Amino acid sequence: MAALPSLRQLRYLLALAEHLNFTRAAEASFVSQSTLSTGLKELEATLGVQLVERDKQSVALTAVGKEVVTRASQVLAAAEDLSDFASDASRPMQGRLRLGVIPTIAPFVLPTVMSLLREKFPLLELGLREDLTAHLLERLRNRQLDFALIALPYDTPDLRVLPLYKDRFWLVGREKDPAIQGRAIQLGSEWTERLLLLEEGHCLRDHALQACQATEVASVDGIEATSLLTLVQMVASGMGVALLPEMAIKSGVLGNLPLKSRPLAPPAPERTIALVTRSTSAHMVEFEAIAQLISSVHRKK
Amino acid sequence: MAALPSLRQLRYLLALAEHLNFTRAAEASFVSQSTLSTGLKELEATLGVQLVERDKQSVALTAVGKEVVTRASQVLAAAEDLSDFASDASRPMQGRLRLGVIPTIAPFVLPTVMSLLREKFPLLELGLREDLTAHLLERLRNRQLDFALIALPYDTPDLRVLPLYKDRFWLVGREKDPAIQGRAIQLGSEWTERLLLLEEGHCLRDHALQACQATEVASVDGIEATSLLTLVQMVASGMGVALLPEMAIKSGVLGNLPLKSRPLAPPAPERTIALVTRSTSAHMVEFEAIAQLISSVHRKK
DNA sequence: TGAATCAATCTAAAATATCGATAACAAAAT
DNA sequence: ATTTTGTTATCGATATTTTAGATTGATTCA
Repeated sequence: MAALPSLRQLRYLLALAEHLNFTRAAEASFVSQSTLSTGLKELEATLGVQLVERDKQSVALTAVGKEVVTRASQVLAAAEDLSDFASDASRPMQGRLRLGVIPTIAPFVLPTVMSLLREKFPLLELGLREDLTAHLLERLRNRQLDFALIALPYDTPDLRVLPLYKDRFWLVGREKDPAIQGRAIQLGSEWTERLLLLEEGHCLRDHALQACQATEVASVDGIEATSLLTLVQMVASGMGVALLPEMAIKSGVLGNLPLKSRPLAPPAPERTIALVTRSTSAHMVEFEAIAQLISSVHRKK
Repeated sequence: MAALPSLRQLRYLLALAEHLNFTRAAEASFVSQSTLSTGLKELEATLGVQLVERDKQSVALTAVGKEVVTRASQVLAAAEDLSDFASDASRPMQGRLRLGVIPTIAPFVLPTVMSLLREKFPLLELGLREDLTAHLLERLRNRQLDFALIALPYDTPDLRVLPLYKDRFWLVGREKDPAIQGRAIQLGSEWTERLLLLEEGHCLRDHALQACQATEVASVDGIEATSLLTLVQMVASGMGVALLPEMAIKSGVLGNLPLKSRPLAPPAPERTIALVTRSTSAHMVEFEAIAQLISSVHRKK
């Protein structure tokens, strides 16, 4: 069998793939250019394939090289996770962890959860990041985040997903809006046509569309909200109705505006709140503990 | 950040985990005992955790050590897949690959598929193994197999599963058996009670039970068949009826015995034939090609 | 007590990685 | 044309890491 490449060589390859320039890749790896150059040559020799095209001026990866790059980053991530796991193992629930949360969950869940976490695990320092699901998951894969709190359904290949609980959608409109009367709202064109949405990229937008069994909605004047708060304001000013997650309404996002909210008739559309991490994450203990805590906060409400 | 362990050190750890003896682990790794000993000490130093208990006479892994072992084998498997991929990339559809097939598929699919494969890819050498699903999947994970042809539903976490086609179950009984008359058979106690099964371990057994919405069947005198052929013989000798996959019947497994087979009424119970591999496998090109070929053979029949 | 087994350690050697300097080459600037 | 700039490959010297073999020390077993 062919000899294995060394992790160092794989790192050189990743650096080169990023910079596409031997000199700068070497700087980024804190070695000399000659070191990186020979290291890469050695890697190609052990693998028996050309990974880099250095023909003309520019450096480019071959097709095989690109695949090897993705595989190399997986190998390195797993190795780093192993190392992190080991150094974490002796003292769990300590140290710095980075949690990402999507904007349509963060304001309703984080306040309680964070203070409880600080109380239960005082040695745990949680860095927070609020961003769209796609960005969070990318950072998760890059090891720039440890966990992410997102809403399903969402395509999450090769990540560890732990569903926590369901969050139903409620219809929100002005108090006198005829669409909002009655105990449980039926799907119907009299309000789905006036549905206001968050701007592109928010998973809440897609979930709301899915709930209406539509892929597109004639947006009022093409205006879309950039946050749940703006969305509520738009409803209040009579531009239409909106589907809001139950957790937002229960948290009083409607304030004392002249708005009314009603649950939808079964099958009530819903999203599933879930905690996600890399499947090789070093922090499974913390992952389970935080998931546990978020679930328990929800049950108590 | 802590330094990464080297792949060599991780291999030493795996060898030690297997042999639980430094001397023998060193032999298996083709290095001296001192090398393995210092290598392991170095690994513990870089990880900052004790992995091995050498207190008394015996060697044992710590709890952390065990987890590190599983992670290490994942890292190494990914690295080996990377290396295999690279050496395979320049010349796909060549060389030695190992395919596992379950006994209730092999005799009906392999003859045609193998001869076609030999014809289309003469440089591909396929080693075969016939075994129960559980054993095949274990070997897949150990890298002792490259692909496995199995029947779903089956729990296959962290494997790449490519469903190929459905295979319906037919009821087989003696020609004059009242249960076997009529065009499409209904589920009913008059024959589910006399259902003959393969012995424990065969997925076909579980699928048949599932089809009858039962978890157990009063087996006739506790006798169970060890292969489809014995199962057919048992039916022929009047011990009961059996559910056989369509592919077996179409292949003439009933021979010229005085037996009759009938499809079941919708929703007809079925299994799904699928090709499986490690998700990091180096042989995705071959995987797709073989899957393609097996599917096309089925369509032509 | 003495032999046997086993892991740790020490030392010298072999193998490997690294660096700095330089070569070789192409493009851009003069 | 010639020089300058920016690039990667290569060479030789040095530093680091890995390894094997011999030895030690501890433990078990007869």
